[in-house]
Amino acid sequence: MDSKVFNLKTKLEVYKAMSGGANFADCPVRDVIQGINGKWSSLLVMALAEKPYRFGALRRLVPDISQRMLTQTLQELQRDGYVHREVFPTKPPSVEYSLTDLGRSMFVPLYQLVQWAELNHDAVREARAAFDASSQA
Amino acid sequence: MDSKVFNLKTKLEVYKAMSGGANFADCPVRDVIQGINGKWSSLLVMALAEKPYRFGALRRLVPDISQRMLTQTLQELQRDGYVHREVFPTKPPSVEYSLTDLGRSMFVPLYQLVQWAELNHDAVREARAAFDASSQA
DNA sequence: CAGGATCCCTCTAGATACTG
DNA sequence: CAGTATCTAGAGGGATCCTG
Repeated sequence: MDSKVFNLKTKLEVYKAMSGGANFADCPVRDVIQGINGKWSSLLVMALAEKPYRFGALRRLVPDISQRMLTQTLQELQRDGYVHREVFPTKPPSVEYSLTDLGRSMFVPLYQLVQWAELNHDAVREARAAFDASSQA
Repeated sequence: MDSKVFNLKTKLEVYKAMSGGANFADCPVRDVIQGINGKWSSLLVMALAEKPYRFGALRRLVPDISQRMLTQTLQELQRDGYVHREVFPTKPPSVEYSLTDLGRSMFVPLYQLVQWAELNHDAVREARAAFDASSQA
């Protein structure tokens, strides 16, 4: 491993940025991370990074999300400014979701993480298997 | 926003990588992401990226985590191969937690995301305020 | 010191049914 | 079509007590 990456900042500063220094629970960084941390949030952002989707299309794209969670997660993403919601006055009405500039900006580091996961999921699976094997002994 | 970043791959491929194609729920990428997704996981990885810590030191570093959640999250991180747990046979025993190579590797993209959050939390806060203001009208 | 075990509660998330 | 409303199971998470 290259260790230069850890010197981008003093490492304690890195942690303090995330812990919020004095007021931990109110740390803005943790606050923002939490918004992306949901079970479906990052998945929907990845989907919308491709192109705008309508509600029903998103449902079909993510078959194992419940309609409730889809609505809720999209609202949270919209509230945090990642997703734009546009209603078209058709009959019956159609609603299109798309990433905002902020959402596209957030997608960049998120995509890095997903790429990492794609490259390293074998290592993680092996680690789990090894851990489970040795812990039952 | 620079849109070149979205052409690293076909964007549908990006989503498919995360959705797992046919078998969505078993997608390895989603599986790995879930492991980092916990409320405390990323925070502890950030802390351990600075230097190894002992159990009690981590508790003091993250005052608002319960001892139960600290134990549990560290175990998960150890199981996934991000964290190494070393017991020193002192009296009373001391246990040191440190990042593995895999953990340090994962820290790289994670840190990118934290940096993004640090730079953009104002925009997120403003988006929330605007959303809340217009939704109560 | 570093946890394991237990109890309890909240809040999430899923299923189902209904509406503009 | 795109949601809201309601109910409920289960995970997340806190407090307390106990142990090697």
